[in-house]
Amino acid sequence: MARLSDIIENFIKDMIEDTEGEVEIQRNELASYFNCVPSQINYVIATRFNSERGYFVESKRGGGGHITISRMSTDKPYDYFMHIILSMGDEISQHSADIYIENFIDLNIISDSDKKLLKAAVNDNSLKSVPVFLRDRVRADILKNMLMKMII
Amino acid sequence: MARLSDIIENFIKDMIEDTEGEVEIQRNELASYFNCVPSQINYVIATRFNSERGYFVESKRGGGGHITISRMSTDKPYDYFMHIILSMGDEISQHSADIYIENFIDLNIISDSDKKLLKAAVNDNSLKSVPVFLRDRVRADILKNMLMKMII
DNA sequence: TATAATAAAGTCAGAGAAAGTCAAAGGTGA
DNA sequence: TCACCTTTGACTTTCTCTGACTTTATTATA
Repeated sequence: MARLSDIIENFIKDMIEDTEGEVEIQRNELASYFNCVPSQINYVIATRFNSERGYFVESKRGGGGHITISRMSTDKPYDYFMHIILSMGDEISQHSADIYIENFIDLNIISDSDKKLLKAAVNDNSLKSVPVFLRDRVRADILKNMLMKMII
Repeated sequence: MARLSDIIENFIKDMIEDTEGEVEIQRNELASYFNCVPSQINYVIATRFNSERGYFVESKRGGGGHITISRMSTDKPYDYFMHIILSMGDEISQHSADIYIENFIDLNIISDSDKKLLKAAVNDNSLKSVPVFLRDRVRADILKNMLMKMII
């Protein structure tokens, strides 16, 4: 039998479908619609609409607060990027980051201005305050995170 | 949805747009136009038209008092960027980085894909391996470094 | 010319509105 | 049975709105 979380998940997915990839919800409103506690909405979002599943979530608290869920596009570059990202190790040197980036340029899947930003973000100057033994790990995190966001 | 503060924000922004970068308002008059207490105007100004967002505010009390809001000039992106970069502290929270970035979008001086990359580079997910006490410093380094590279 | 009245804008703390967190309790399937 | 979901609710954080009180500038009056 379908759990409430599954029902809410499908409800949100239908909304996203109807609105071409992005939907804005009111947490409390949705919770009262489904007769559950508001935090269950957070649970559904955390488990079903996270970035591993190809969604991107933003929110705002306070009066007029809301939660916005958007789905990443699912055309070719998505699969390719995902493949590359998943194949990257947990640590990347500046040199090998540059190689990855140049490669994306060669393959025409990123623009020149993307390249500038990617390189700037992961060079040693950006990471000068990070202890050396951690640098390659942080560099990998940043690079992967940026690539992930490029495909949204 | 859009709260009164958002509506007032847009109203003022439209005025600034119409008058090429500077507008003079009467606090009480505006408040009565929007049917709110005068201090709400201060709230909107404090949260939406501060210098982090590229605005400059002056005012005068007493008879004939008024508030003048001016937008920093973006005619010369180089100067504008330099100004913002130099005004940034050595440590920047994720929230405040987002505000800077949103402002660049508002003022049309970065593209949407730049925004995505900037945000991705400096969010806490990218910096999850950096010890918390260092995070805001690293974030500032990355953001400044990326912005610097954008104007070269 | 002092002084009082009036006309602004500023400050700040508290109430209200919404989302976030987290750990404990409750189910479920292999 | 036991590990792994789900569900719940108390507590926290963030954002917005309000109103009483303060400060400053101008104008009218003695």
